[in-house]
Amino acid sequence: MNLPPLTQRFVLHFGEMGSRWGINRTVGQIYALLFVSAKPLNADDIAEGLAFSRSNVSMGLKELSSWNLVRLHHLPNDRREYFETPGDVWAIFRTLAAERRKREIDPTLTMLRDALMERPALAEDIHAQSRMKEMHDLIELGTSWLDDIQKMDSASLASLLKMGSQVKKLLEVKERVKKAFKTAPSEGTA
Amino acid sequence: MNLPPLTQRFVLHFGEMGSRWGINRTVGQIYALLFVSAKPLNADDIAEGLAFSRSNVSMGLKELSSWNLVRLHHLPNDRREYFETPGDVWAIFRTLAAERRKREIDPTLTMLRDALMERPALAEDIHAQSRMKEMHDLIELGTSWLDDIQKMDSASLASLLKMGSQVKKLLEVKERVKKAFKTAPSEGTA
DNA sequence: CTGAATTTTCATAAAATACTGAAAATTCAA
DNA sequence: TTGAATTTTCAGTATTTTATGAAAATTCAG
Repeated sequence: MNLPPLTQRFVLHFGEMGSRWGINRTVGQIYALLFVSAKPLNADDIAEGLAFSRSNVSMGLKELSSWNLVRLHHLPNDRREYFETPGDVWAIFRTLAAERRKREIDPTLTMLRDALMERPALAEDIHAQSRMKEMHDLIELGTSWLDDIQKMDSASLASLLKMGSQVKKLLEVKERVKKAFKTAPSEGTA
Repeated sequence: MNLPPLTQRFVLHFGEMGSRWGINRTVGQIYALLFVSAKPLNADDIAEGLAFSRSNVSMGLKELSSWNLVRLHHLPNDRREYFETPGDVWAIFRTLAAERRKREIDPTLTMLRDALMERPALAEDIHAQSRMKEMHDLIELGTSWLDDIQKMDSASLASLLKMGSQVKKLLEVKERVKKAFKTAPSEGTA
C-alpha cells in the first residue's frame, strides 16, 4: 500500500472498523479510498493503492454497487470503468439508511407482521406475541420516521438534527397555542 | 429446540438476522428467547430451549451483558442466575443506540478529529482532509442529536418520531415569528 | 472449611468467510 | 469478425469466527 499518510490512516481505519459495521476489510478500504479521492479511480488504481488482488477489488466494487454506494464513470478514450462515491455526505447517509433498512429492518418487520396475524394457542406464545407487538410498533414508528426524513433536503435535515430535543418544547408551545385558540382566543397565557 | 411455535419463529428469525446485525446466531437467539419470555430464564433453560451447549450460552450471555442488553436476577432459594431483557422496548432501543455509538461511531470520530489536526503536505491529502471534515461534521451532528434523544422519555420520543418531517414546517413558523418580532412587531404576515 | 452446584475459561474442532490466481466472459476498436 | 483490453467468475486455499467438551474457577449451604 502506497498512499499519502492521511489517506492511508483513513483507509486503514475503515478497514478495521469494517468488521464492526458488518462489511469486510476489503470493502471498507475500497470505500474509504474512493471517498477521499479527488477523482474517480479505476479498479487497477484501487488494486494497486490497496495492494489487493484485482479480483478482490472486483468483488468489493460489486458489493458496494449493490449498496448503491458507488457511482460509475467513463472517461473519454478510456475503456476502463471509473468509480467514485457521491460527494454529498448527506446523500450518502440517506442511501446507507435506506439500504440498511431494506436489509436489516424490513425482513424483521415482515416476520413480525406475520406473527401478529396468528392466534397463539399456548399461554407462552400469547405473551410472546404481545412482546412482538411492542417491538413491531417501535420499529414501525422508527421506519416511518425514516421515510419522512428521506424526503427532506440536506439543509432541512441538518437543522432538524441541530434542534434535537428542543423540538419537544416547540411541540408543547404549539399544542398550547392550538388549545388556546380552540377554547377561548383570549386565554392563551395560562 | 422445543419451543412454542410463535416463539420458535421469532427466535429462528433473530438467529438468521444476527449476521446482518453484526451479532452471531447464538447471541441473536438467546436475546430473542429472553425478549419474548414471560419470566427470567437461567442458562440451562436457554441451553435446553435452544439446544446449544452450556458453554456457548455462557459466552452468549457474556456478550449480551457487555452490550447491557440483559439484566440479572436471583430467585429465592436458587443459586442459579436468571436473565431477562428490560421490558420497555424504548429503553432497549436507547441502550442499543448508546452501545453501537460507543463501538461503531466514537472510534471513527476520534480518528477523524486526529486527522483533522494534521497539516497535510500533499495535494491529495489536502483534499482527503476536506472530505474527512465533511464526514466528521455529519457524524458529530448525528451523535449530538442522539445525545439529545437519549435524554428524552419514551412518550416524548414517540411523539417526536410521529411528527417526523412536520417539524420542518413548525420550524419555519417559529423562524417567521421570531423574525417578525425582531424587526417590526406589526409586519409578521409578509 | 468441604464439596456439590453452578459458571467461566480455553484449546481445539467445525463452519463460515475472505482472498487469490487462473480461466472464462465481455467489451469494443480496428 | 478478430483479438487485445478489461472485467467477472470460480475453485481452491487461507484466515477468521463460532461452537464444543473438558477442565478450572467460583459460589455458597451445611
